[in-house]
Amino acid sequence: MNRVLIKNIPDRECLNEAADRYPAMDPDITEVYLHFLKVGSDVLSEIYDYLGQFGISGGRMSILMQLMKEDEGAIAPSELADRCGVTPATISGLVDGLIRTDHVERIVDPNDRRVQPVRLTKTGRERMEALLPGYIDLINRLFKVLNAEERASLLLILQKLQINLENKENGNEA
Amino acid sequence: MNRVLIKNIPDRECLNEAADRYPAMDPDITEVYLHFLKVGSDVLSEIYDYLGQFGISGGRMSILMQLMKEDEGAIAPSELADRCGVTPATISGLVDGLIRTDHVERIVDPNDRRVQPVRLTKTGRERMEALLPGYIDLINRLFKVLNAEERASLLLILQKLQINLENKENGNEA
DNA sequence: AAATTATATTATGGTACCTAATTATATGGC
DNA sequence: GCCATATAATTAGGTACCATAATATAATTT
Repeated sequence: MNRVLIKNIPDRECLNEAADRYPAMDPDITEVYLHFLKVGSDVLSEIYDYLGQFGISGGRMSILMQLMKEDEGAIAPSELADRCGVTPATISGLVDGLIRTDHVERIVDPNDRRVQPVRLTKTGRERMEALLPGYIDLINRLFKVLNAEERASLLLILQKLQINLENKENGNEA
Repeated sequence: MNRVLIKNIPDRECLNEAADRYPAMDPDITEVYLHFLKVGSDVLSEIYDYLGQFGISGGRMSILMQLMKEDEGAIAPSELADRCGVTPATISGLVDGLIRTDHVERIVDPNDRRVQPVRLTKTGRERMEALLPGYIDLINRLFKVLNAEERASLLLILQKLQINLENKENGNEA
């Protein structure tokens, strides 16, 4: 599941010591960074634990969520790869798994026979409908500890971080 | 690397539609949740990209960081497993990899010959010293986009989330 | 000394990714 | 219509992370 592999974040004293050894290190920033990774990792663990009870892994869930959104019914593997941010080869493997468990099926695209769009089976849709309420409840339990103001504040901060990340990707100027 | 596999977070309209179908779903909470996972995933990607340039994976970095902290020098595998929150078997594999690349070595524990404490080699320590300044710079670049107030606010929010997560783990009352 | 407990490793297996090679199909000159 | 090229998807092969179960070894308890 690739967790962060740090169960206990170093205390302030330890961070301050490290900052003494590495002048560029800011203990405040490092502390936020470590907590951020840890909480993210723990939230993911909760999510994966829940989904695991239904035999659904993270990667498979991503595909199933995309397919649930679609009223059209089917999505091409390349489109799934694009939306999920992975290679088509990865989608192939995930879809194979979902076919083995009868969640999805490959159909024929009459317009382009290279494409084998993927869609939910009846069983797959039923299982998703069974799984989603608990999924929603879990997310609520995890985040309802924050009040509306805190959630708004967090969202703003996340958006700032996101924009910064995107600039790094594209710009890449020194 | 186990990313979140959602490149584009659904817009508000899409979230509102979903909330219509699933009464328990709160679009605000869901939006924060999705952004949180996405930013966490992207931050991790940046980190792993950087470490990858040095041939260091996430799991290996966790062990190396623990060993860097230790002035004593060596840590037992069981202790590493405990600190990292994984099984001893996982540590065995990671340590094997680090030994192959001459980052760490297993030594003899005179007090308990079952234990084979792990410590940095000279080479391993040198490589870590070479890698850390860039690692610190990267973290700074990612988080310096937040001012001190925002960082403090984020830290507080993360701590709230963390406490909530820990209660779920232990308590587990309905 | 024998039984139990503790430590670590190995064996085995699943999931999530990737790149490169391959196969099948479309398409755009010519 | 035909060939070169481009595109879609899969397969092959590889790395990493992580778990459980079985095993070997050493320590401890009785």
